[in-house]
Amino acid sequence: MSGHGSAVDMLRSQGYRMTPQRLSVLDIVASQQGHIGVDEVWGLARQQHPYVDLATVYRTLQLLKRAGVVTEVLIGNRLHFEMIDKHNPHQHMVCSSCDSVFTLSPDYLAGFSRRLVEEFGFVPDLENLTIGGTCLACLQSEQA
Amino acid sequence: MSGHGSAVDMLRSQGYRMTPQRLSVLDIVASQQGHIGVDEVWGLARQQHPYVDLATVYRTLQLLKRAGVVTEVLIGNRLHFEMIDKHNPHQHMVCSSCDSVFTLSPDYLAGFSRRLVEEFGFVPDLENLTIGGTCLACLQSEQA
DNA sequence: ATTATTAGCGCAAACGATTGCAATAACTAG
DNA sequence: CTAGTTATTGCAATCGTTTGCGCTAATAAT
Repeated sequence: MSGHGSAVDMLRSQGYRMTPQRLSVLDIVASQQGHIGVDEVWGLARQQHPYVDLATVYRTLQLLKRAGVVTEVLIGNRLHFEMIDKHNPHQHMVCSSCDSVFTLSPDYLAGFSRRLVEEFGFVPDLENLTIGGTCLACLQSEQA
Repeated sequence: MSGHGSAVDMLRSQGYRMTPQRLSVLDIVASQQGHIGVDEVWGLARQQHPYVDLATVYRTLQLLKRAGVVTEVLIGNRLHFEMIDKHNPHQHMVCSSCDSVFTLSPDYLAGFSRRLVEEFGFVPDLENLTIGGTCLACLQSEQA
């Protein structure tokens, strides 16, 4: 266990059944210190159980996202997931050229977010926001 | 033609062959006054040609995106495309609950973008940035 | 015009991800 | 502890999108 017991309790109190498959997926994502791809989650989950279906992994990850336990990051054409740490919130920047991921302090978008709420009543999902673009290294190797 | 002749010239000068299929797709997106889904582009393209393959529509739309002629907006689980109008640049906000799309003045993110470039050398692709979240109407009907 | 080059096409298969469904297992109440 | 209920699972089919591959047709040179 990696200190995510509170998430288990929270999910259970919301009526979710904590099956071995779900506990396994949660444990795998929580034991990672960063984002992890679905394939990798599946691979690790299969080591713990005779069989876990890929669909169950996907369903569980979406469930955890909906419950606010993990964030989703699209890297290339693959979904990755990461535990939400209230003590270290951040956004992600992904380079569309090399798929590098950079984290960004929420300070950068706090004002922007507030304006959207105040002026439009639109509450942005910053937790799952990914900013696409091109990183420094790729920009430099590009201008050849 | 809808005043996108310059795009055709630009693409041709970049070595792209302007086939009837491509001209058709470009014409369809350009004649729209907003974003249009891939299915709809395909449907309209098939009216103009005996047969246009869906893969060709996808390939052409990605080509136009790469060339900076159109922007991509993910609405629900479907890609939509929209002509880039230099005189009316904007970002998109999409409500993940009802799939409504709102446009946003680039003023809101200009400072943020500048900071990313200055501090990280990361150039965000604001043209294709979509801000997910929940709109006012959905927030209100949610708190029932 | 004719030809040579090669980018783009239709087609079909594959991709990552989601969903419908019958069987199963986690919870609840007694 | 047992029985009942229903959420979750494995499975398979399907979703929207992308890709590999020969054939075709758009361009450039003659």
